Amino acid sequence: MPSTKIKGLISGSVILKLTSMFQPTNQEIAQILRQVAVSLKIKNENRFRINAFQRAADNIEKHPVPLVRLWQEKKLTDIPGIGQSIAQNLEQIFTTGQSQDFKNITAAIPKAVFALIVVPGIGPKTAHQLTRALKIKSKNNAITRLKKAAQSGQIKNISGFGIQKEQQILNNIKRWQGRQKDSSRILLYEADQVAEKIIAYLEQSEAVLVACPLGSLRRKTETVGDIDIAVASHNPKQVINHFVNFPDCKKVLSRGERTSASILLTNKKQVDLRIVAPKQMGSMIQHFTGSKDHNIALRELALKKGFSLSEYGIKNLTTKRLASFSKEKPLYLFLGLSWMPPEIRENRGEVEAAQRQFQSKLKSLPNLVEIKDIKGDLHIHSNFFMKSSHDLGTASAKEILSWAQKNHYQYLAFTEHNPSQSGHSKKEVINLLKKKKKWVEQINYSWKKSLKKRTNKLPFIFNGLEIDIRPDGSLAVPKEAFAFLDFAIVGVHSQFNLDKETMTKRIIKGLSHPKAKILAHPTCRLINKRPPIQVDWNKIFYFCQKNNKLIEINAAPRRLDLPDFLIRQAIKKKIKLVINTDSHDLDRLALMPYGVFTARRGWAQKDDIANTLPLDKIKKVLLSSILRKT
DNA sequence: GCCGTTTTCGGCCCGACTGTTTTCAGTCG
Repeated sequence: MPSTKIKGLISGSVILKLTSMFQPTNQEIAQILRQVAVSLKIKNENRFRINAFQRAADNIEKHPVPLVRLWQEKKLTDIPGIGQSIAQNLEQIFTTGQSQDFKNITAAIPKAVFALIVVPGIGPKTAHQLTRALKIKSKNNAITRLKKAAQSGQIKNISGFGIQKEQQILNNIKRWQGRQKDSSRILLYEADQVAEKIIAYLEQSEAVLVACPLGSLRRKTETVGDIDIAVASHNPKQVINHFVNFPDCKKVLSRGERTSASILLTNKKQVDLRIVAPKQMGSMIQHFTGSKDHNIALRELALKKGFSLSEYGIKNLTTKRLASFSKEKPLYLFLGLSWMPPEIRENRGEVEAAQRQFQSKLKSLPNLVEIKDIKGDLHIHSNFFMKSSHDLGTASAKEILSWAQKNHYQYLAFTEHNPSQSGHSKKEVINLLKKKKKWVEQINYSWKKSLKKRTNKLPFIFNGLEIDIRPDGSLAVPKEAFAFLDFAIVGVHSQFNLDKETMTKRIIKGLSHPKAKILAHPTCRLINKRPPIQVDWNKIFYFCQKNNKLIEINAAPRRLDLPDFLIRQAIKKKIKLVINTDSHDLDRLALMPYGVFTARRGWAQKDDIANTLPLDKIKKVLLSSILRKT
């Protein structure tokens, strides 16, 4: 469950006055609001007022649309937690670069406070006391100075501090500095790999009855902070002993007797273990799965019904009796809610939908798409030899077919990158694609034979191509070459920084070719590496809906593109999506579930995803331009 | 400061751990 701590992601780098042309990012605005919250906390202000700033900061930070745009559209107060007052101050920031109210609130607080607060265990009051006692004013060297003060024994003599606190501060600074060297959040896929290994290890212990992931790992968010694991057991001590002996454990960070332990792995990732009696497992995994906002919504609902919800169960506020839940579903039912999958627990309407469904028995929650619904993969790079514009695949057609057959796919598309422009003449490109067409036809001939035999049915192969959309919107193959393709999957592969209008026109023009059926990795983002391109999604969605174009959910762990929030918007506009792996080798074919997780987080149902269709129907979708001609 | 199926006032999510001020504030998830 994400932290509710007041400091959030304050880095100290944004101190009220913004330099970026009054167009601060959502994260920068969130930092300003957190600095306001920290200042109010130090001044012992009303805690609900402090929470209000904190909540606004959290919601702003995770809001997918830049706040500047919402301000221009006069929709700032659409964000939960932004009321008239905060909206007015934000308006001042957008127009003049700073807010007078916020400046007044933070004026008396040394800037060093905002720098120190990033260290675990140092909150607003501790930071304020330290900066005053040690006379640390500047934010630039605040942590270095604090570290030196701790090392030289100056902290233990400050009133309210002691030798243990001094040691704790020193340890936490060192740990924080260590973590800064790595990216703090890892890709979901990487976290899954670690979690699977640990769960398999935990299950070797007879004391472990059930082990499962928690938090963002269970909700399948695109990146994961710490890895949280839940265990049901009658013998927590034995479980903890087993856990801290995990072979990849570098250091035991903490170990309790009954409920929890934390370890640091050799790869510097932290794993937190929580243990509970089987009869309370349902409450515990519900609580620690989160999200924080989902849980708050649930607790508020519980309060209205006269109950108090916690990780231990649901307490009747009149009788004080605690009801325990070994499973999640009865817990939700107790609150008058239908159970919902973890992927949608973000307080984005799922609680209300679950309530409606429970009360009316009518379907309000989505029937999320599942991996078993997927009938094929329409974006695969084989090792068919072409000097292509980007990476070639490494797996042979035979290897890919064999994998797909084992996994009960009905169809595949080989979509190598288009032949490079510089490396070939127009005629050579056409000849290459002719050759590829023949190659695919030969494979499909054996598919037909296998149909006749009705044994070990092979998947049908579509002859596709992944084609660059050039900056001017043209497609990077000669127009005569399209005759040798079943369909094209088109995408941006260069010049990612065009302005929004140009980029939108570029993509729509690229998609306009009758054989361009799928928009590949639409935002072009690489998680933690490359930001998304600027596009007017409303226009793209409108175009795709009118012209029956499919939008890809690319399952590559660093892409997960379309992202979940855009999937939700696309579905509302009746866009059909397609989940592909974009595999360049055999192993990556197995990453389809990550596309499915992302689709589920965007509330996608089976009908929203084109590659849940059986072969005869997907043929109609992909080959429609051919069918129309014949 | 925000918010409303108790709507313009009066509420606002829950519990554990830590260390020191030894009864509870501060911090965290």
